[in-house]
Amino acid sequence: MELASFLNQQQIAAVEHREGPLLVIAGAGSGKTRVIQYRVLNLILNGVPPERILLLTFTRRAAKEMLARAAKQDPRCGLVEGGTFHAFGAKVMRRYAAVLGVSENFTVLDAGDAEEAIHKVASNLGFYALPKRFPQKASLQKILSAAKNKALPLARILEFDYPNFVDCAPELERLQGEYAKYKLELGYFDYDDLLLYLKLLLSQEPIRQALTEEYHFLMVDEYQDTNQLQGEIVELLGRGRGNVMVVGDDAQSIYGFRGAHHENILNFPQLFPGATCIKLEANYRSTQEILNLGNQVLDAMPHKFQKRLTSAEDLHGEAPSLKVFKEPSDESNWIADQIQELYHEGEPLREIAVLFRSSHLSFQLQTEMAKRRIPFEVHGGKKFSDMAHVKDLLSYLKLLANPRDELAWNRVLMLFPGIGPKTAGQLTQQALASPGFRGVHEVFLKQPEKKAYKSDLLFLSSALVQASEQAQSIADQFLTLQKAYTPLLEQRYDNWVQRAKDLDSLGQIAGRYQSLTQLLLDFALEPPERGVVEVRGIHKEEDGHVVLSTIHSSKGLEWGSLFLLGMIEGIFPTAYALRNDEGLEEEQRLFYVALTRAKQRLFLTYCHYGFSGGITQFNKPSRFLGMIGLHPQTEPGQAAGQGAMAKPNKPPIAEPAKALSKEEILAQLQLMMRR
DNA sequence: TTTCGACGTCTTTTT
DNA sequence: GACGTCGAAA
Repeated sequence: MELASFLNQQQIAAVEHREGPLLVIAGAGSGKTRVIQYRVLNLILNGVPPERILLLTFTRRAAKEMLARAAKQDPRCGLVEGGTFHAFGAKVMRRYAAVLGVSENFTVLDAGDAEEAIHKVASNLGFYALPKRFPQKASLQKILSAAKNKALPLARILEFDYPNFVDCAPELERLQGEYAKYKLELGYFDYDDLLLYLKLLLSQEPIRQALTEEYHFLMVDEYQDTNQLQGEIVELLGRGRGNVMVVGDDAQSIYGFRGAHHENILNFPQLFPGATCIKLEANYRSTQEILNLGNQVLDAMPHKFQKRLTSAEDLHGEAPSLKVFKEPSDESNWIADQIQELYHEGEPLREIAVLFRSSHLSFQLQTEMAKRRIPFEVHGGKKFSDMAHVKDLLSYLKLLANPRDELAWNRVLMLFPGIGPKTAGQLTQQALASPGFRGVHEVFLKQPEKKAYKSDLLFLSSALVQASEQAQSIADQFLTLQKAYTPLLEQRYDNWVQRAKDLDSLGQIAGRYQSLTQLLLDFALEPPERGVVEVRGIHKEEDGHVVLSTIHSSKGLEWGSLFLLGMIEGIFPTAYALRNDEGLEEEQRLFYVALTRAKQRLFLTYCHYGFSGGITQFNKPSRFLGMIGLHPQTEPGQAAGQGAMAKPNKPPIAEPAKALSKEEILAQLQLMMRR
């Protein structure tokens, strides 16, 4: 392999590093992904069996992409174990389930499930009947999770982030313990547990040794965004052999809210004495004009990072610009106009992205893009499985996988008219006490005849019996349950047609699985995103689609042309972050991440008027704009906003290939009306 | 015991 | 706009 033809000296040093700890500080756009990819390849070419390598990344997508690229040069790279800490935790827990005294088919709770579970425990403890105001279930989940991820006592979390609930500390302490007990009894594990129990297992010396014997080489990407617990896991896995490579950039730490501890990266040399440290500084991504903005943000960082971004190939291009609009609709229109213009100038759609601080900022733009038939995909924000009807059907599947899933029973039973929390709770207990779905069917048969929901219950139990007893593929089981759910769907939702389509997509995904447990695990650990929007009638498939993404979800990615919208004080930086210095510093790093995603063109926008709480407000420009010395361009007619119409002389990206049928029009309308 | 309507509150980022 | 709470009616 002739590395020197496409890697620089520092990159080669990292790629060729074999034994011993290695810290790679990789600035934005410095090719760290390539380094990881080639190091995997290099190790394998030098005789390391792929199954001895463990690559831990932030998202499964990141791991898969890196390994897929490496596999192009040597298919063995595809055999490397790669994924998130959480997925790895689940895998190890499954292997050592007996040690923990739980079933191998334990259930992983996603954030929403965890909220329900916490809510249930808190209700059982009577905390909602208390005279004082008690946090809502979502806050409870966040508080308990923060305590675990930041490895801090509850009181600290409350004092710091939830001062209004400080007086609930005793109840929360109690809740924390009861919730842990509840989960263990029922075989539930939330996200935090996957890390916590992984560490717990690794603290057993025989297990730790078995795992270090299995994985001789550990690589961790985005190390600046690992939390304390993850840092300890890395230490345990690396102890002994010490073949640990971590890669990260302290200036890009943006997950502090989740407990990310960017000191991890600074402390690495102490944790692994004798660590080699390599800095990748040359930037291969962006023009110097864009990097200059990034440098100004770096300069303004309170914790000085010894960094300067320099374009390695002396790339130059357009100066980044700021556009100001009157209203959000003008902002969306202008961005859509620009995207069309860029496309006609030859920029492929896949090289265009729009970033924003929070996902709701993109709703208007989504509508505009759909209207103009510009294909796009949304990253970040709500997940497919956050939709109520998807959760409902997933609960049916959970029952099938585990008939003792209390939360799933409760959710499913509550769907029937006439069944509220009380009845659902009683029926759940009876169902849990019955052997198998046939037993449940017996129980339902014994319900008093006068109850209107009796026939519904029997319909449900019959479907479950049918799905569980006949040797069926997952696709068939899914269909059986979907058929059982559909009457409820039509009853509960006016827009059930659209929702039914979501369930069909769920069925498509489910059909690809051999194991129900694996399906549910994947949905919990890496839920599919909601916003894949298909727009038909596109001429060139290979142009791909525009990406609309939260800044967080844009981590590690790059685009030729980048828009950053909503540069408004209180939105970016978000008002929540302004309570303390740490929060503001993280917003600033987030801004740095956003700017450095751009390769050639960068446009920032905001608008004067916004609405929140039904009131139209006058927005202040983000303080970050001043930080990079970017001032609005006042092109006449451009900035004032020209109303909702696209310029007539500009052809749409794709004319419909043929006249649309009524059904297609309705489908399009529904797509646009969905928000 | 459930359901429905009225009203108040909070509204970020993700595994 | 989603979610929770409260009171009243079914």
